[in-house]
Amino acid sequence: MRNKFGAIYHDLANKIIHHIYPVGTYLPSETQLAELYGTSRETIRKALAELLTNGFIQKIRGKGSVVLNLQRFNFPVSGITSYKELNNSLHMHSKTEVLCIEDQHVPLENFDYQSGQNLPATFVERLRTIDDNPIVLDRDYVLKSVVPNISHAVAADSLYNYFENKLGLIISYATKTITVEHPSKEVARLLALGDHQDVVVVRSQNYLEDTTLFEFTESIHRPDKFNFVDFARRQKIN
Amino acid sequence: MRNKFGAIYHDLANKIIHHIYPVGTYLPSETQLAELYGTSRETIRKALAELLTNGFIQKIRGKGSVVLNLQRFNFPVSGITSYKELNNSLHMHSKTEVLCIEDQHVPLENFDYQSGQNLPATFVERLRTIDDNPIVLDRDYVLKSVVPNISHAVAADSLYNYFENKLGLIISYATKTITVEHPSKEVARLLALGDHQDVVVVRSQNYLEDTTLFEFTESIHRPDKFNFVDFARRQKIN
DNA sequence: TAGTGGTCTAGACCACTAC
DNA sequence: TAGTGGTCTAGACCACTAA
Repeated sequence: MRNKFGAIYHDLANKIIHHIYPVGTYLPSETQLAELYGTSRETIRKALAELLTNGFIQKIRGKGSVVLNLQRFNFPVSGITSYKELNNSLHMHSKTEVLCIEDQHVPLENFDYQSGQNLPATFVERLRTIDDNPIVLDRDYVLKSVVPNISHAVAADSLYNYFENKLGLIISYATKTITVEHPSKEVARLLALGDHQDVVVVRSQNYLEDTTLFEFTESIHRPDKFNFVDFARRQKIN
Repeated sequence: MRNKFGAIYHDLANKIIHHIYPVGTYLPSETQLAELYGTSRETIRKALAELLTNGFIQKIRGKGSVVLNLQRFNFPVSGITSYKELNNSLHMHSKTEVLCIEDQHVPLENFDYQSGQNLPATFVERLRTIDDNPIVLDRDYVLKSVVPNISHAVAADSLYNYFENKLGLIISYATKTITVEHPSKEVARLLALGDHQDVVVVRSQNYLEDTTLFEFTESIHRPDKFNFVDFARRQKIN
């Protein structure tokens, strides 16, 4: 982390994770932290704001910042996260099988997306298994206009790692929807589903920092293996 | 909104919603906005940060803040939102039937919650229908330690409205999980489900500003009526 | 080069909490 | 009353984008 408040955020987050600041206790006050880190109070406040939105702390006026009891070590619904990262952070050992890489147009009707023209893309279909049990079928449509080619090796490893660390793409935001649907026979077979079992489909449109749309994603989950966890702050609707 | 940046946020958000700042165009620069609103740049930046996290704009270094094309007018997954509010903001006309209000202990095993003791609560069970089609079965366990009593009238209207505007509770954050499960016969009957149909269960633990746990919630959705939409910003996992 | 957003500072005043 | 977080200011320097 180059910027100060990022460094302070990570330092505090680590200290919370390792119980140096135990759950239920107060962090030092903002003025104290400013002195501790040799910085101004506003900079401390930016770090604390980050801890707040990520569920590490709760700020209470006139009192201080309490460390929360976060059991956030599951699948986050919010945030754009790739399977490889999830896998690493969850310390699960799993396999990815690449079923298909080929040129296709994005099936826009699936994504409820209005476009005057066809969007050429690389279609990547991958089956994720844990202990040989199929868990998720991932279908990615990566726009040719942004990423012309994708190799089998990259698909077997991590698309996001390739996009960010090799191509230097800066992935910024996404819109996601979660629905429950009847699977096709093909999908039911791949996920080893019984008759009458539905699947959970998470579809997303992913954008770069400069607002370029670069990828459509369809994640098809076995219903019994689907578990999303979210930390949410109260928001008023206007 | 009392604070300046909140007022500026709402003003800009409204102007974006009403296309005074059209999708794809740039907002005035931060320095210009500071002059426009007669405030400092940091205050403008707080308002813009809010617009950013809510998906109204994307900031691009060296260029400016672009207005995004948000189709966010669906069910948000993130954020704690009550049914009444959703209902109003979606302009749907629906009915809520109160099936049950009684004293119960929270079924902690359902919520994966560790506690040494039983938690006395008011159990409220409500069925939400649209055009006489059942959509959601909501089960609330409101802790007696925070809210001693709940009337039938309040349950038929809105618990959150009651909590926030009558009792002055400040609801702050929640942890949520989404799973797919087999319904009990009773639930299947209430939601008019066929055989073999699963339900989507959204469970949450809701907290007040002072970190007091005050409510457990179980929302049981018809799978075909379940559609959650989320706007997510890219987050690195450490 | 001029304009943009990103970061940071050192102060100020306020409302709230606790004693 | 002293300490806390919430807000706001008026500056500063930087990295990036575009012409």
